[in-house]
Amino acid sequence: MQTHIAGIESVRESPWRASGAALAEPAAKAFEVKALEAFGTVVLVSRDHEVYAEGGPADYCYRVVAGAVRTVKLLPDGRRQITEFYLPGDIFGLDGFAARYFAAEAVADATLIRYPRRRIEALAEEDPRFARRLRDMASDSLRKAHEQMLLLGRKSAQERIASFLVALAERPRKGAADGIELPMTRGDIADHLGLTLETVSRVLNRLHRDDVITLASTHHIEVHDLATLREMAGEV
Amino acid sequence: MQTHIAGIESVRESPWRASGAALAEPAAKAFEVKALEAFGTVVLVSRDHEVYAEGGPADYCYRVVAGAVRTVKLLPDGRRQITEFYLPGDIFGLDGFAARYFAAEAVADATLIRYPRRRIEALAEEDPRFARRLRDMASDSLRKAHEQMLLLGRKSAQERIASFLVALAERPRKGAADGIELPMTRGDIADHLGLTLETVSRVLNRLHRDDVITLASTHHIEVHDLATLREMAGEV
DNA sequence: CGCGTGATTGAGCTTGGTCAATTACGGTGG
DNA sequence: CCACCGTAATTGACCAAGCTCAATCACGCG
Repeated sequence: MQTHIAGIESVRESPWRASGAALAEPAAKAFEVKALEAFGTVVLVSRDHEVYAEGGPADYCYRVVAGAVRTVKLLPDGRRQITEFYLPGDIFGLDGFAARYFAAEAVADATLIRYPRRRIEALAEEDPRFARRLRDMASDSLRKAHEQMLLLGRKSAQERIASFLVALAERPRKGAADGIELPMTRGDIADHLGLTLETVSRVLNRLHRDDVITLASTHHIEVHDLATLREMAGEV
Repeated sequence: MQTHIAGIESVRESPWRASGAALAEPAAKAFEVKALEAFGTVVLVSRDHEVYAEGGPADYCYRVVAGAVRTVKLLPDGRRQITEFYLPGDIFGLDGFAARYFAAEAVADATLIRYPRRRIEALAEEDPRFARRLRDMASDSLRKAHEQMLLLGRKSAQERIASFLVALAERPRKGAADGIELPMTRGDIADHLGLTLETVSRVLNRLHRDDVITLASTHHIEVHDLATLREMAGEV
């Protein structure tokens, strides 16, 4: 298997071709357009390396094939907010026309397809359905952002963790029904939910003790009682 | 002068026409297209009444002419997050295609221009510059949302207040250089910054005591030391 | 001038953060 | 296959920022 070397590495044997339904998650549907796929390039990014930097040029957008990506905003003293995680099937990097508003980094070794924004813009101009799809995606990012603001501004630690787990559990996945993969560390989760890693650990273990979830291994959780978890999330 | 009656009241003597540069704020420029202006309708919404409800149809978008608007997300037990404030010149309501992701309410008696989304879509399809403008606005909403997530997830109470005041002070305004109007209550500010109204009050009064600002009246603040305020905001 | 809403101020309290040990996991090499 | 090692996770004891509850205070409007 190909190893992930430091930083970004473009694989030259592109264009890349979709290998069947396994990779075709709903959010990615819009990108299964022949005209665009021809311009997709496979990119490998190793864990904790940048896909792009805050303030850099916004020339490409990406689709996650494998691994996971986080978008990050930093304060000068190092405090960090992870604004979003992107898992296989997700598209990111469509935001920010002139320059990137935030950095994107690989949470775990990631395989991405990179598309030139120019091509996307061009395609959007000639295909209104595709343009519409793009706007829907932008709209959905904004919905998630507002949801997250509610979480960060008004929910308790337990409600935040529960909301996070419910969101993950509700993602369409290929594998087992109640098994969730957590490719990120406790620290990443903390920086996404506005908590400390100790609090994340404590709440997860409390949920385990209360038989709502099982901590099968550090990066694998099983949800026993999704209904209870939903209640705990505070949205009723 | 026309009084604001309960709820939304459409004024029939539209189409409305821009009354010169006073109302032409930067963000609104894209909407100064003759083809669109012809479809603008003046709408008056009185304080604390809804412009539109969460989950409702997303048929219109709006430009604020006077007053102020907040977008609101609620938890079932009444906890509230104000995701954004819209002041004169701002556009809102472009988000959410099928249904509204959040409610919009008047913070103070508001005068709005309402545009049918259908017309906007149509215009975007025939004028790529306008379409681009729309995407820029969407992009900017997302930038603000991520900025707010950083604030809510990682900043202290004082940093939140300072950030909020700096953002207001940096808005292009017509009036005095260092005078800021706060059309919203302390409770509104609290629900925007993820604090309680008591904390907002305490921090504002501390900033006053420390001579960084002057609380001229409840809804009017003067910024003496914008540099200090920027430092306090934590972004350096 | 009086009244009601919104703002201020104060006194405790709670949640989640901080600091500090362990403990466990996962990847590597023998 | 197993021992080892560095990183990540867990757990505990204590602490503090900001919340809650409660009592004035004051502004704006009739």
